[in-house]
Amino acid sequence: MLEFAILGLLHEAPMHGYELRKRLHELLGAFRAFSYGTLYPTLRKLQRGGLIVEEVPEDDSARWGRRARKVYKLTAEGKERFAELLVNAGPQTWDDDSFGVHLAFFSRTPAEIRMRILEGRRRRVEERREGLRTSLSATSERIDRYTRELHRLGLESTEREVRWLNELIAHEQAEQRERDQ
Amino acid sequence: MLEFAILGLLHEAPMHGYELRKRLHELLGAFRAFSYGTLYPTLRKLQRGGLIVEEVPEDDSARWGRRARKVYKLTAEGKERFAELLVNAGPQTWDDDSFGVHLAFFSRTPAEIRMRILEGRRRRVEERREGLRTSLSATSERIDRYTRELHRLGLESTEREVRWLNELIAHEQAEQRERDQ
DNA sequence: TGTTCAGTATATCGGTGCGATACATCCGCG
DNA sequence: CGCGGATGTATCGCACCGATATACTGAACA
Repeated sequence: MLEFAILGLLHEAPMHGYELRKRLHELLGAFRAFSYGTLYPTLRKLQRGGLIVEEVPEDDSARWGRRARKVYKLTAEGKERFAELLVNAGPQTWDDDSFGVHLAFFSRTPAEIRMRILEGRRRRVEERREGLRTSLSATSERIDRYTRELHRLGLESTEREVRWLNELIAHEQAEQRERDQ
Repeated sequence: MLEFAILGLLHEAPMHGYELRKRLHELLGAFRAFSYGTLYPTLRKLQRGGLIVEEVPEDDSARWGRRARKVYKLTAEGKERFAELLVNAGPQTWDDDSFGVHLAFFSRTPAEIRMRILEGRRRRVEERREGLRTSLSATSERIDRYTRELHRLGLESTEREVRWLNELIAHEQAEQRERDQ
């Protein structure tokens, strides 16, 4: 997931770790965080795989004190890999974690794939909603007031997300019609 | 987190792994899942720590074919440990993951601690809300339509959660007043 | 001038939890 | 009789988090 996000962000411009993390936060706003404890090892892994290259700027202007400031740049293989991941819409794509990240790169995702992701996500959220509806209607004695409140909040939020997804899907369809006519 | 949940559930009755997982799902309804890949190793760990004991029933009625069906039971140390965890309301308690689990055991949590958790969670969600408000009002060109939609959904859901928390807090205060008078 | 503090920056480590997979049994339905 | 779906235990590799350590910069303030 983080691998995908890094590759996507480096399309904008070469960046160093700290910058990458800030952009990640901006982009995902509260949906996903990614700590340095994940970021730096992933950068290392990407580097080993030849998907990015590290450049320590030699000129003083780009340097920052005596401390090295490693700038990462996409390679051709990295761009290729990102393009693959972009159109790869499977069941894990509908997960809470992945969905937000994929959405953040939607403007670079083909319309057809966007639709698949949106509809898959909707199916997923609807399943969760039905589970919560069932648990709330079954007036079991095993479930106390607080748990019921928790489920109520969950139900509301899944309902809201389904509505939100419907709007996005409708918008996609309208755009599709425009392109067709 | 899972350790806390297992200890809490075993207060209801001794259970085996599969049962534990089902109850966990019922209780947390979509907020947290816990796979077997976590459950069984945690059970093992709890056992090593002397917080639970394993009992393989000898009589045929409780057996299940020739296959062992291990039933886990709380020890005195386990009960003690749960009581400690119950009143332990720190910053990690306000996290998405922990909050749901703590709420599920709220009826066994002292009123004072319930209040601390609810208020801490509210602070946490309000911070997130402010971050999203800022990002949405800053009409940056770096943020595309889809990302903005993602933030809009996030803002709506944090706003909703704050209202929900306010209701719970008001209810707690009303109960407190009743107890006092 | 000195100091202090928030922000910028890289890095590691232990621990939690997930997803896939394997394996075995039980029971109801056709 | 067989077969699928629920019940049940278990492991392995992987992703990620939170705490922590280290170090430099620039602006505020005394």
